[in-house]
Amino acid sequence: MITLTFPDQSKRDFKPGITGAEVAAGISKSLAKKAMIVKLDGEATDLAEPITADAAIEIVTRDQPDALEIIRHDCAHVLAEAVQELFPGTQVTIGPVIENGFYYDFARDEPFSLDDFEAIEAKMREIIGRDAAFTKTVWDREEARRYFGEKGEAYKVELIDAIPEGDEIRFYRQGEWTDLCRGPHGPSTGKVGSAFKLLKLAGAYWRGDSNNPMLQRIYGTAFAGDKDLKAHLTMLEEAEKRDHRRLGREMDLFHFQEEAPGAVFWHAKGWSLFQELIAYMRRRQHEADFVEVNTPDMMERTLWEQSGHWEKFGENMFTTMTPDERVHCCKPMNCPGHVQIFKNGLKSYRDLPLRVAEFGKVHRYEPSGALHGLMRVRHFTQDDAHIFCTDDQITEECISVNALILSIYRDFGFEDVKIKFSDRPDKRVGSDDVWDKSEEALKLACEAAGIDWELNPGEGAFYGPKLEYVLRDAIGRDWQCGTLQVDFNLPGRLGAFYIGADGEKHVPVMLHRAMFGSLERFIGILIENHAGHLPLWLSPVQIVVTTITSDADAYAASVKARLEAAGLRAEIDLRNEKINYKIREHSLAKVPVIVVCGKREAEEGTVNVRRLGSKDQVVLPLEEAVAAFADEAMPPDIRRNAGMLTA
RNA sequence: GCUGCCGUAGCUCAGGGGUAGAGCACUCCCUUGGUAAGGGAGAGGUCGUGAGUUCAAAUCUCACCGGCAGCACCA
Repeated sequence: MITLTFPDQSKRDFKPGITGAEVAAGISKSLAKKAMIVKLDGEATDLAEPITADAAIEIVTRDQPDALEIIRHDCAHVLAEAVQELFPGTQVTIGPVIENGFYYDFARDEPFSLDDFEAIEAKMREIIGRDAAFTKTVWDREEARRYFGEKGEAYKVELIDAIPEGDEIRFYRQGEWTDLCRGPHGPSTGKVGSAFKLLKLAGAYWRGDSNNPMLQRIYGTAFAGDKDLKAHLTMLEEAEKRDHRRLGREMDLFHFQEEAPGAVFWHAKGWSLFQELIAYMRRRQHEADFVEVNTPDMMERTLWEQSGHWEKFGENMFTTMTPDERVHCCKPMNCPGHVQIFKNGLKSYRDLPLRVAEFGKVHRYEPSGALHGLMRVRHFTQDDAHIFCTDDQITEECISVNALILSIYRDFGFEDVKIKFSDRPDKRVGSDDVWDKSEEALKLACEAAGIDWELNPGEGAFYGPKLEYVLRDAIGRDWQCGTLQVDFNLPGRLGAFYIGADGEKHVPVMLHRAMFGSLERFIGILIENHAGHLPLWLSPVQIVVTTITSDADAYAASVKARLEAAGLRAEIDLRNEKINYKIREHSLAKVPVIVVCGKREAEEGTVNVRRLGSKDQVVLPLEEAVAAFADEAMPPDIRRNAGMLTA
C-alpha cells in the first residue's frame, strides 16, 4: 500500500499504481470531470500516470490557477496539430507556455498570414471538439529519431539528439497526432475549452540563435473561461492606450521623424519633464557625495581602442571623418571620459572613493529592429557615474548605490523592482582570475545589501559583472533601467592609478552605475506607469487657469501670476470657447489641475478646482489653493528633507 | 540585422490603373456659454523616396527609407 496525503492533511492508503484520475474519481464525479493534472509532492503529473510511492497529492482542477499553464500547453499542441492538418509539409519545432499565453514555432517556406488565423482557430476548435485523450509514451531514442526522420521533421530530430543520455524521451499523442514533449498534459484536447485566441505572428530564430534559420512563430493565449480571455484582451487594449509613443504625441511631449531614426525631438513640455528629472537626480547625487562633471561628446578612436569598446562595439559606433583625417567617435559610453578625469592629476588613496557623475548623452548605432519609442533609442542621456575606489571599499559603495537606486524608484512609485545578476560573457576582456574576483566582490556586496537577485548567465558587460534593475512597461515588457557594475579591467587598460598608503601605485576599482539608466527610457516607463497622469511635481503643465466668459479674464490672469509666483507651472486659457470644450481639451492633454475662474470666483477671490480624473469641483480661497498646490508639487526628496528639519 | 505586416491631410482612417475622400484638429465669422466636443464657412495632400511596367501609376513590380509586432542585439 502507498499513503497519499491530501491538501487538508488527511491520509488515505491506495494500491500502488493507482492513477490520479482514479483517485479523483474515488472522491467525486465532478472532481474527476474537472481534474486537469495531479500534483505529487508539488510536482505536476499526468492524471493517467501510475502513482507508485507515498506522496502529498493534490488534484488540480481546470479552474485553478495552476491549471492555466496546462490549458495553454495543451492549446499549443492543438495549434500545432491544426497547422499541420491545414498546411501539410510544415515542420513543428517547439511550443512552450509563456507569461500570458503560449507560442509555437513552425518551419514552412510559405509565410503564414494573419488571414490564416481564422481557419487555424476553426481547425483548433474542431480538434478540441474531438476530445482526443493525451496519452504519454516513452520511446527509445532510435525509434524516436526514426519516427520524426521519416516524417521529415528535422528540427524534432535535432531536439531528440539534444536530450541528455539517460533522460526519458516522452511523446504525447492526441488522436492521430504525436509530439515530442516533456509534459505534463491534461486528460484530453476537449479540456482546452473555447477561451483561446491566436494573437500575433512573428519570426524567431531556431534555438534563439541568429545564425540559425528563422522560423515562424504563432503566439496565442488561452484561459479557463471566456470571461478571463475577454478581460485579458481588454487589458491589452487598455495597455495600448497608455503606450508612451501615443501619449507622447497626445501630451505634446516629443516626436520622432525619419531623418533621425532613434533620436528624440523633445518638445517644450517633454523637456520640462526631462529637466525636472535631472534636477531631482542632481539633488540625490549631491546628497550621496557624487561630483558632477562633463566630458567630450567625441573623442578619438584610439581611446576607444584602448578601452576595448572599439573591438567589441566599433560596428555600433557613430564615427566622423574630420579634415585632419583622425577618426573621432561619438561617445557610446561615459566611462573612458571619466577615467581621463581621474587620471588628470595624481590621485591619492585619500581621494577615494571618488564618485564622478555626468548626465552624458551617448550615441549607439542600435540595430534598426531594436528601436522602440523612447525605450530603445540611438541617442540617449544616461545619469551615469563611476566610483573609483579600493578593493576594500567595493562592498560599502555597492550597498549605498543599491539603497539609493531603490529609494529613487520608490519616489517614482516603483516598488516592485527585479534585480538581475549578469556574470561573465563569452566575449570579454580580462583574465578569469580577475573575473572570479569581480563576480565574488559583487556577490558579496549583494549579500551584504540583502539583495534578492536572479541570475542572468553570461549577460555581463565585457569588462565586468553587473546588476540590472528592471522595470516593467504597460504591457508587461521588462526594461533594464538602473545598473551597477564592478570593473577590475578598464581602469588598468586606460592607465588609471592612485598612490596608496604604501607609497606605491595601485589600479583603482571602478564601479559603473546608472540609476534612471537612460532618461529617455525612464520617461517612457513613467508615462506608461501613470498612463500619462503624472504626479503634480513632474507634470509639465501643472495647472491651467481658464474662464467661463471674458468677464473674469483679468482675475484669471492674476490667479495665474499668483500660481507662478509660488513656483508652479501654470498656463492660462482665455479662448472664447465654452467651458465644456476647454475642460475636455485640457483633460485630454492630461493637465492635472484645472482652475476655473468665473464671475463668482472673481468677486469672492476664490478658485474653482477640478482635478484630472474626477468630475468634482472644489471652491477654495485663492491663497489656500496656492498653498495646497505648492505643497503637493514639492518633489518627494525635498519633502522628505523638509520633514527631517521640522521633526 | 532577420521574419512578417504597414506607409494616403497635423491625428484616426476609407479608397484604389483614368491625375484624391471623411471625421477630428487648423484658419476666419457668429456665439459670452458654470465643468469632457455650440454653429457656419474656408484652407490643407506631387498618396514615404527613386526607378520600372503602362497611352495612363497613389493604385501593379523592384529597390531604398521609415514605422509596427516578434526574434537576435543592448557597452
